[in-house]
This record gives sequence, structure tokens and C-alpha cells, in this order.
Amino acid sequence: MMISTKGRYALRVMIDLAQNYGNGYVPMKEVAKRQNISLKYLERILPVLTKNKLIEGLQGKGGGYRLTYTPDRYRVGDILRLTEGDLAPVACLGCEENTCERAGTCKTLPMWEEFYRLTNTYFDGIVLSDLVK
Amino acid sequence: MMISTKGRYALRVMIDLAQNYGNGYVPMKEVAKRQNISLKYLERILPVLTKNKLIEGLQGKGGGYRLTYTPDRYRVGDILRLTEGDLAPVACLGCEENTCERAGTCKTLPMWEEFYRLTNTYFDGIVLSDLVK
DNA sequence: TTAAAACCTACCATTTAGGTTGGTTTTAGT
DNA sequence: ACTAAAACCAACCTAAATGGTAGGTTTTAA
Repeated sequence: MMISTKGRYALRVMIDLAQNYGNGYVPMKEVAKRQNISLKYLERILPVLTKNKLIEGLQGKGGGYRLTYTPDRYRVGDILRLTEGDLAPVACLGCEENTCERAGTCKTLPMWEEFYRLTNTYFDGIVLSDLVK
Repeated sequence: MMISTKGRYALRVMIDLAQNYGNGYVPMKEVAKRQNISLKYLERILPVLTKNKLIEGLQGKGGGYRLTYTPDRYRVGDILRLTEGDLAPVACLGCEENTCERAGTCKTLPMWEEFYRLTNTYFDGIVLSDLVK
């Protein structure tokens, strides 16, 4: 299982916010109820999205969250990379530099690299607005 | 990280056996040394490959393992599916039937399904002999 | 008879996943 | 000023998966 609940839930929250785009701030309580996810767990997942300016939070009564941009500006790949760390199929990819000492002679490395590219390309080719339809 | 050491090591063993194809039975001790993997750990990974007739083991002195078929008959996808369980990106795929109650309305399901197909297709398009070169 | 090999089972430490608990702070509305 | 609703925050917890190790038994060629 490549994608954990963290990434999947984050994506569902983003879709929910996209569906409510233009209606101001949406309280997480409502999103949690609609998506049937624990509010408390969602609160643990959201900070990475706000800190990276994907969504904006407004505190206090009448507050909530909203998308920072229009739904067509969010690539699924970006959302998943943020919440999952990276989309690398194996450990030796992901970080900037491959520190594996076998890297030079590894027969499988090119295969993993190509799959890594494929994965990023696939998820970067889908934007939030594609999923709302 | 999608692929664990189990799948990666199994693949490296298969490649090693492919490189020694035609030379009779190869003791795991040698493979472990060449691949720099603990022999004991390898012994824990191999049974699934022998039970599924991908490789054949011969006990006793002078024994070892060898590929059952020629290296071009092994799809990487088959090796990974055996050792990793399945290559599903999310939990709701993988099993025969999708038991998730959200399946009917899930906005992300088609995206995961397509990626799942993509993944299987990619790894099924590579055979052991491609990696030996 | 011996050495080398596969084969087998139980255990174990660490990390990750998937949360829960119990708050504090901010703010709109009354 | 007070209250309710919201974001925001930190500590804790349980179960499962990961990545092994330890200590054998069985088989077989030389």
C-alpha cells in the first residue's frame, strides 16, 4: 500500500473544499462529517496544507478553511507529495542524491527511476477540478 | 515507500540466478555474498518463490537454487506481486471485490484504479532478461 | 561420515500507521 | 463582557508491518 490515509484523507478534504469553492470558509467539522473522517485526525493532517499555502484557515466563530487558489491550480501530485513525503517506490530514490553504494551497478535502479517518473507524471497530470466533476 | 526489501531482495536474487542460468544449482550463500544480503534473511524470502515454482531448490551438498524457466519467462510484476502481496496503491483495491462503502460515489477511486492498472502494466512489461543485460 | 546445502520455526526490536485525548487561542455574534 | 464555534497544538497510545536474528532439522554428494 503506497498511499496512506494521510494522503487519501488530505485529497478528500481538498476535493470537498473544491466542491465548496466560492462559499467562503468551510468548517472542518462539516467536512469531517461529510467525509466520515474523525475531526481530530483531520486536524492533524491539515497543518502541512496550510503551512504550504494550499489552503487558508480562519480562526474563530464563522471560520474554517478554504482553497487559496481555484481548483484547477492544484495538481494531485503536489498534494500527495506534501502529505506522503514523496512518491518514491523504493528508499534509494526520493532524496536528492542516491547514497546507495550499489547505485552504480544496480540492475534494477533504472526500472525504479522510470516508475518513479511515471508515478509523478501520472499524478501531476490530474488536477483537483478533474476530480470534482 | 511502496516496495519493501522483501520484493527488492527477491528481485535481486532472481536476477542473480538469471545471470547464472545454465550453470546448475547456485547456493544461496554465494548469492547472499554477491548481493550483500544476510543469508538468513534471504532464506525467509525464498519459500514463496519455490512454492510458486519460480525457482527450484536442491538440498544437500552441491545443491542450491536455479530458475525453473528461461530468464525471459519471468515478468517483474509477477515476482513483485508474489513477494509484496499486490501492487495496489490504496487498500480498497487489491482484493477481488471493493468492500468500501464509499466506492459508489468515491471521486478518487477511478484515479487509483487507473494508477493500479498502470503499475501492473509497467512491471509486467519488464522481464528478468531485460534486467540482466 | 562429514560438510554443505536447503528448509523450518520462533522470536525480537524498531518504525510506521492510524489514530485519541485534552487542551489553548482566536474571533463573530449577542 | 460573555459565549460558542472555530482553528491550532502537543502528548500519548495501540496495532501492524518491517527487517531482521537465532537456532535449529533434514537432505545429499563426496
